[in-house]
Amino acid sequence: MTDFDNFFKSAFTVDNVIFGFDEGDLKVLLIKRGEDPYEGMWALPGYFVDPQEDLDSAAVRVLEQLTGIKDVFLEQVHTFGAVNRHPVGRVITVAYCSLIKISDYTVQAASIALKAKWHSVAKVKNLAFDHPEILESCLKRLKRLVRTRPVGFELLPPKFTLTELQHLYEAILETPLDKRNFRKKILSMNLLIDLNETQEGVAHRPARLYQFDQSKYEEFLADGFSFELKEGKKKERINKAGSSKVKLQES
Amino acid sequence: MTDFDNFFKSAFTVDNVIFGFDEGDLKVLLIKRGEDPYEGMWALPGYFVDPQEDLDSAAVRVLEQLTGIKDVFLEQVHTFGAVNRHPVGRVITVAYCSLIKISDYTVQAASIALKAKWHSVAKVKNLAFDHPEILESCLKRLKRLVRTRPVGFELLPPKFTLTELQHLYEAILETPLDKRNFRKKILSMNLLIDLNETQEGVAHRPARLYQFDQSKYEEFLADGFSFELKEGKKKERINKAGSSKVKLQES
DNA sequence: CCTAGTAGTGTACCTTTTACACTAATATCT
DNA sequence: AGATATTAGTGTAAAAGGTACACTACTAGG
Repeated sequence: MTDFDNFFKSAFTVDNVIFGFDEGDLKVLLIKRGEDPYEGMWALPGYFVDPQEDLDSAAVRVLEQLTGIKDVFLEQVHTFGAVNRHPVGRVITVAYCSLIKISDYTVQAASIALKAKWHSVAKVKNLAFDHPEILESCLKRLKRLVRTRPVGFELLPPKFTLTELQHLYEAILETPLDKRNFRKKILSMNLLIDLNETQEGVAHRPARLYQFDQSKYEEFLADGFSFELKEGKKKERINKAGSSKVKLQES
Repeated sequence: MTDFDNFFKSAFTVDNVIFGFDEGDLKVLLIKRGEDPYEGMWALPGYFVDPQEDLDSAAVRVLEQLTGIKDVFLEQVHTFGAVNRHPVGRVITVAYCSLIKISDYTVQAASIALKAKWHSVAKVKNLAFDHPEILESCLKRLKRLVRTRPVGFELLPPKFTLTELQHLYEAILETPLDKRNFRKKILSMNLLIDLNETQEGVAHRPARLYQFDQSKYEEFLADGFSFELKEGKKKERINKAGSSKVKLQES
């Protein structure tokens, strides 16, 4: 048997791509680095995984220390381990994607949290390390997620209008959707509870408010259900200037 | 700045779930362990990642040492890092899924390769480590893959019949498919080249042979194409006895 | 009461999916 | 040579789902 000591010299981290939605825009929570390497640059929140800590727990911890939020959508996406991705040594990182309601977010006391700021995903650039690649992979995952599972609701406040929901989908998928078809499809899934309330304080016809029906969703899941949304064919896709900001990577 | 030495004491491995298809059955290549821990048990092929080696390279290396095959479908699936998953220390593993043509496989000289054997996926049980969970996650990925990308061809010999292709899909998806609808759908994708040849030496009407059209596929990809297959609704799903062999895990 | 601005709604057309059963071609056996 | 066994190969009608599209309804504010 060979000597394995050689192999026990690496470290691993979790990096968390925390998505939010605000002002019609998909956002990501970034940290301004206060130390080398990459001092002064924006980076994804992440930290070393403790020797006595599972990967998922570490991701939950990073999220909570930063936002005070637990129990939200959080999913492992991909692991990045290029030899020289970290200047300090061999560090591989497991990327997680989480979805939170920005309204639930409160700045935490932890020093790290003081340096956090929401950024429009479309405008992000020059992240530290290989974080552009990581962000891109999570964005790609998010696009798939919203088409196959009703996770969009995780990003909205508990009560929302159909137009808000549509804008969320349009922002994530970077494509316009037909209003009538979108509503027909969403409502036909029976995953929304009509609250019989309307918006207040808007200078136009107020929209009805809806709530996501978690229990209905769980019924569907048990049944082998697949949530799917297709975009319009006729209208052209939105192609934001900033969409080439990061390289594409493996699916 | 804290002292990070503490964190540089873990190791990581790649484990490779190598799928093949033979005799109408989905197979996976396993290694009989010749040493502790888990001596005598079957395990997924895998090894420590060298300090100077990228993750993907390590997966390619493991595959090649074992099968002599390079340049096949290989994709990272998920990373497993439970604290006590490995008795020797903190070892996290990155799981890869690869698809090969069993006909291309030749036993390699490497001592590890001599202990390798193909197993019917449906009958696998009692794998070492957390490999049951890893296998299950790759199987789940494979099911999604064959529905969204024409990767099924990776598992068949260069020339195949439509019936063979259908059986492959049925084995992976564990559902019967309608012959006429399957053919209609597959042929309408224009991804097959009709070789104008037929089977020989079969005691029944010989089937036409087809070949996968790689260049057509690349055209489609560039165009934002999505390959999709749906199962029949009426006929019941196949429910193999062994299908509960391993726990389900996160997508 | 007029204006501005978003909410909300129905229908016709087209495409895709589904269900379903018989004939065709070959090897083998007698 | 003919019968048998076995898999290959084929079309259609009905249903479901997706797509395109334009007007009225409601509210606040001037």
